[in-house]
Amino acid sequence: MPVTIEDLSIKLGVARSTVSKALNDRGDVSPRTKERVMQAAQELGYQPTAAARNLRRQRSDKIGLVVNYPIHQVSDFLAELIPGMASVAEEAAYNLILYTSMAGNAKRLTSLCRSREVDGIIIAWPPRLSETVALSRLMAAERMPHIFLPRRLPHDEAPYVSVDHVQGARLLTEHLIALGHRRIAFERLPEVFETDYDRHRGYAEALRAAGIAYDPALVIAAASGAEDYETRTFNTLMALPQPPTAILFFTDPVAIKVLSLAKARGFRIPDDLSITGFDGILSSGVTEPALTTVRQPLPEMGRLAVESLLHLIADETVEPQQHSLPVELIVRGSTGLNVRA
Amino acid sequence: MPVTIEDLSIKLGVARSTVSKALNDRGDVSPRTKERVMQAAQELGYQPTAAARNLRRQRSDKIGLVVNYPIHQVSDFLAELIPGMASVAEEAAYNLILYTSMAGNAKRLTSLCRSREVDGIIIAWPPRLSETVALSRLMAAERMPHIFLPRRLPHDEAPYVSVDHVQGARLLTEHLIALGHRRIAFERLPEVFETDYDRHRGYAEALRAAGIAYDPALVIAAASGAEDYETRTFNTLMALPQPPTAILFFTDPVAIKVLSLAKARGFRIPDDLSITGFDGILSSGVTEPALTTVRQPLPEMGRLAVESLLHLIADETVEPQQHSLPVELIVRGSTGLNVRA
DNA sequence: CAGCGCTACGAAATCGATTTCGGCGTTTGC
DNA sequence: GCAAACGCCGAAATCGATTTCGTAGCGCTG
Repeated sequence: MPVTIEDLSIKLGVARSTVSKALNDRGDVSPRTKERVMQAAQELGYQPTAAARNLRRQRSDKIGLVVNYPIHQVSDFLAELIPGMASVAEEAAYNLILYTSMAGNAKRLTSLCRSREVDGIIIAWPPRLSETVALSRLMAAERMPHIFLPRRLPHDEAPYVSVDHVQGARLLTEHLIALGHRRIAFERLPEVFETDYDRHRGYAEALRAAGIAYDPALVIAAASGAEDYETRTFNTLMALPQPPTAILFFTDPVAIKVLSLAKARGFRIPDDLSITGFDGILSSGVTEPALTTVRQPLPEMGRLAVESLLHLIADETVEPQQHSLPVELIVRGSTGLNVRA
Repeated sequence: MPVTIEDLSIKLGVARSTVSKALNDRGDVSPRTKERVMQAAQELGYQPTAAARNLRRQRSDKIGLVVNYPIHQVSDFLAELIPGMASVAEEAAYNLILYTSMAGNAKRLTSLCRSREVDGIIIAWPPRLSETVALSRLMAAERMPHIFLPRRLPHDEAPYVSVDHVQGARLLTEHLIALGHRRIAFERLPEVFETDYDRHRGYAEALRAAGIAYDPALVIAAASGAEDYETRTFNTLMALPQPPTAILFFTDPVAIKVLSLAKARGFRIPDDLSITGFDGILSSGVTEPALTTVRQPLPEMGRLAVESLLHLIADETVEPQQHSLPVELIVRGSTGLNVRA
């Protein structure tokens, strides 16, 4: 029903190929003919059919955003990532296709690659390291440009955009040390992610630089799935013979929950306990007191991921794209002088 | 390079058509042949090329989400809308394509329709009423199924998913009246949206039902673009000869800003002033005190929008899809008894 | 005037799938 | 035992664009 290139060619009495060449500014077409074609296309409201174009050109001008995590658990991040991605993509005349519900397993990714419905793939929250490297190999074998986000990958070839988690944890720890804290608890992930490794390193290095002994009792594993695990974490730490005077939580939402929990238990924040988060989500700014945290530059990360991916799409020989962006320490009311020092 | 249906047909010594029919369970294929085809497809890792399939079948199995608003201003909402949409779409084997940066003007929408790269369109935050109706007509002329979100449209044909804003404003107002408030300020949008009209009606009806006179001085227009307009709004209201004892703000973010502003000025919330928001974003739950607000069921709205759109795609004769969902009053600490009564 | 080069265009192949239609061989019905 | 019906498969058309390649027509040169 819609206008095709053939309709145009008939109306003008020229060949389909001529019309196509005129519209795409390719091949030999006289200025006069080109003008006529343009005119007719305008009049009839011609718009090329995407599928036909994609089939012939072997590209789709779309990039896939594969969200490999329960989406409602990362929607806060997506909300800030997507605008950055969308704006860069839009500018390059690309669109974003969303793939959710754990679309990151090998089988589904292979299908996605082979169907060629996207020209490149951004994998958000890839699985643990070994699997991620396998996925990267798989996609490389399918010659599908791809980039991981927001996790650093020590593997040489796998391209990623992440932030400097070492620096983030170090900044927070140094901040607390400067406030006089010596017993600083640190929440870490039980799973093997470079993110966790890096943050732990930043924490440990800051302690060492300040001559503070590393106490394993203060390092506690997050059980992020478990029911009400924030309460248990808090209880465990505060029941120690020498409880911490400050706690570094792995993410803002957890820190926020513990913040309100602690207040409900009668703790004064930050006088009795300093608390920090990580990520810098919007909610962290409106708690009472507001949360000291480290901001991940999510919009920039989104932009950079798409930019890098576009490079990979345009040029297969481009060097591997591996970026760790700096983070920003945001000091707010949830941290204060250690009055028990 | 990837495996095509022809590769399969050669390997098996059958016609391409037979392979296609076997894979799609269509037409006459003997069980034995079908089995062989399936087997070979498995082995070679065959995956149909999306573009070829779309071209022939004249459908893309994708739906477009057109965000017709500066995306960073609505990312909070998107974060909750998208998961609902994605899950329903996924289940029906559809994918979501994101179109941003004000993709909702007539020209770009027409292109999108004619390119047939999506089977249906969800327009989020459509423009003002008259333009929206025009857009709806335009898309109907292109036979493109579509649905608007999250705004009610009084036009018979235009399908939408929204919430009952009348009820939302009424619930908030009644809640405040029950707490003894008589001077209740109301923030409204200067632009002509049904959303605003409905909320204002809910507010006015609640007042009337309680026998409270409607005071135009208490109804103030939001200047949502302006710099620091929250401060001006607040100043204006509190400078009245008889200032309000409660304020209904149009959105949570504004209410949250005013909340912290008021506290900074020495107001005790809710004793000196009750404040409510609208929408129920995540941040509204962590302020001190937490915000009384009305929750829009965003995930449900997202789900419903996609479901309705799928109906429209499947069956052109289905009745127009117009849904207004109920909202939920969330009473929290930012509202309290009117102690000045 | 033969031959060359250049411009502008068209015919046809191509991308990779689906669908229609016709035909062959076998089974069924009477 | 013969015709009608059926099961199974393949050839070819089709979706709508892009791209390659060939050639007609023209002007120019030697």
